[in-house]
Amino acid sequence: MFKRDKVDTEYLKKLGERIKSIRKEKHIKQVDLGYTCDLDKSNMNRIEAGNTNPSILLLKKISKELGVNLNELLDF
Amino acid sequence: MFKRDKVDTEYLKKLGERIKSIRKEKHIKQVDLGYTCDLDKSNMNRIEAGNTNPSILLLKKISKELGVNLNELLDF
DNA sequence: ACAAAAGTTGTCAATATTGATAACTTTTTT
DNA sequence: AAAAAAGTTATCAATATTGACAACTTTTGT
Repeated sequence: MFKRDKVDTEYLKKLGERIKSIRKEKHIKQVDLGYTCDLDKSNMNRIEAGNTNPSILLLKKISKELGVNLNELLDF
Repeated sequence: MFKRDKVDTEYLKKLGERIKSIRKEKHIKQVDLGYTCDLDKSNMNRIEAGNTNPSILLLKKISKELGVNLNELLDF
């Protein structure tokens, strides 16, 4: 994998933390959020860990399942 | 390529149109926006045409180069 | 402390995006 | 109308994400 720069790496990390935090607030299990987003649990975990650079459609689906606006997930 | 459903297809199309519209407002050439985003012009075109599902980091870069907030690009 | 549940990490194949180049079409300029 | 510039589309290789599965670790509940 191409080495991402620090700014991007930290952005993905924060994004993942945001997803995880909202998911926990709503008492949803990681595996279940993955399931409703057609995402394997290993990949769901990778996204929350900030180890992958998800597509906009996937993030849109995640925000929908979490019941928040996309910008709540992204704008920080 | 996996066939995307109608909602997603139209979302990507609108996203592309938004990018293109803002780019034109700022009198930036497609090839130049691609260049500043480290994106080949063919791919820049694909994104504006809605033929691809771009990553969040790429969209972040595009919004930065266009001088708009990410949510201006995404939230509609 | 033990068991069960949830989360994390690793690997390999499948799929999609992106890089790079080239040819073609549309728009703009002279 | 012709030339130049900008945009579009096609193709193939390279790279990254995601699917699927398995093993391991941490957290939770009893």
